[in-house]
Amino acid sequence: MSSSVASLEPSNSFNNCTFSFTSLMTSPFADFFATHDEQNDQYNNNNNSSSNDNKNNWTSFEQLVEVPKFKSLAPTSLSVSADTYTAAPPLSPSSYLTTPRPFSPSIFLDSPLLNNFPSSTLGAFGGESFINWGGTNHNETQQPANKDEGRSTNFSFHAPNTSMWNMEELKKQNDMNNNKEQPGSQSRINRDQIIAQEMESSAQKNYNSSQPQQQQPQPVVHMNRAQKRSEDGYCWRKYGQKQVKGSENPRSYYKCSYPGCPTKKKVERSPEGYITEIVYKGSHNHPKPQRGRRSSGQNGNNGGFDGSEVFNSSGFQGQSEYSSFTPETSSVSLEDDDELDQTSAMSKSCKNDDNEPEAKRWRGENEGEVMSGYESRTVREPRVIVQTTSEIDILDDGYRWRKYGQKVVKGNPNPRSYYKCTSAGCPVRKHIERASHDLRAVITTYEGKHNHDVPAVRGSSSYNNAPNLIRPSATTGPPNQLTAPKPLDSGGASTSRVDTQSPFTLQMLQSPGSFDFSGFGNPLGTKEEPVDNTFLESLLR
DNA sequence: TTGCTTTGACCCTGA
DNA sequence: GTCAGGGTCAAAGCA
Repeated sequence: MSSSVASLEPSNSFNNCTFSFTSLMTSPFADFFATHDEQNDQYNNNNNSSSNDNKNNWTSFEQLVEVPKFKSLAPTSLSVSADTYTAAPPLSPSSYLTTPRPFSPSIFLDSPLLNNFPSSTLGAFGGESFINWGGTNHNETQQPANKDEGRSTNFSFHAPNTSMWNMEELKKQNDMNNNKEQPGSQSRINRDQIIAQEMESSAQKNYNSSQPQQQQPQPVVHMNRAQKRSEDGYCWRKYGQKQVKGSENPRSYYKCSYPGCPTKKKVERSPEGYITEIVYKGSHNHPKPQRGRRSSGQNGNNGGFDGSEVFNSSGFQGQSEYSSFTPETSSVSLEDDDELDQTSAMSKSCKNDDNEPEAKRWRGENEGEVMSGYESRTVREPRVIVQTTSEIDILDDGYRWRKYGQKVVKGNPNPRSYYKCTSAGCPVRKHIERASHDLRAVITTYEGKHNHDVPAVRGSSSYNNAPNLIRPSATTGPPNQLTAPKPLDSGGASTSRVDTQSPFTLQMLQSPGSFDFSGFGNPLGTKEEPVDNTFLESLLR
């Protein structure tokens, strides 16, 4: 199975950074982050009263959003404690995105990235340039009057000095890229960098604003640690790598290093280093390693709070490292760093004790990247990964599909629908099946890459404008965390289906212990809203 | 010295 | 039965 990277297609050079997507501000996406953030940061006093209407659509959002993580972060001058970021729960589980440090939704919250997040897709990144660097147009004008909502949707961005520093570097890098890269890849890199910078600067901002002044100075070593500590909470050991035929992406095989745990995962990575696919196999038969205690013990800044405890879902392995945005298809997740962080870094974190020197603890393949200043920054690239999607999304992901088969596969009594992309010459196929253990969960697997643009859909002229900038490539969700994501409600996108979705995960349903939603406090005031089975069945028929 | 990654070879499964 | 390809093993290398 191959997968295409849902690239954050760019367009304009980031020098022309102006956010073109603003609907996010009122989208469930924003609510999601805001809500979670509220519950886990200094804004705890706020309630979730706002935007509840949409929140239930985002119960599993964190599973879909892969938060970009940074393999390398701020310049060393930016002394941020890794643990700082654990103060706020990392987002997502999706495992696939490992941030060297646990990601706090608040980071995203204040990021222009989010601020201007294109409503329903990550495509935002690609639509237009998306950052108004310190310009007058940052979305402050969109700040809601309501305080709660303000927290939820007010992502006014104030580029800190560090960000400006990064800007210079980014511009240099951009210039370099302009000279030697294809527009697409170049833009992606730029965007990624910008995202990284934004995330970073936002994180810094959050950190500075939430930490007592005397605690602000943090040893750089913490920074590194943070960078490395993007784990999904589990320990993985790589046991193989192989070049899969038909795909240029090497596939890595990982096993959960917990004794007796049968869980495995395989990760495909593009030559550029983007993770294009992650497939989980099996379920963890053990609790997630308790890493939070170490963090709190060592740093204490987070008061012992370990984001993973709240946001982690064992299935998706995800801490915040892999949060996936789900754009239009809900099957795409933005991912950032690599599996490297998740694997090597994680495994290291798993084995290391609290007293081990950071340098030693995190030595390894990422070390150079982390320590080498700007260069390392270029390594950190948000990625897009595809997760499971709901049937609705899958069948309405913008492409046109023709059903060509159906069969019951071993291990799942539910029939698997097989679809081909109807575009002439397009090799992409996908199959959809309901999870055997939960009919509301749908597993979708994409094979191949679309060799064409997304066709215009249902008279939605804007459909192509934003939502489809990111396309699913290969998808296979963690077996124990199937998601029925909900598309972001973006203007122009088919919003009619937004409300039909019922975000959830099997994990949520089956492993309450492993996916502690208390952290979210059922943040969205979620009420389970079963997928319309009749409709789904008709789709599968 | 320990533990993880790398990598070539072998095994298994399905077409 | 054969073959192709994916998955796993295990020795060697590396940090």
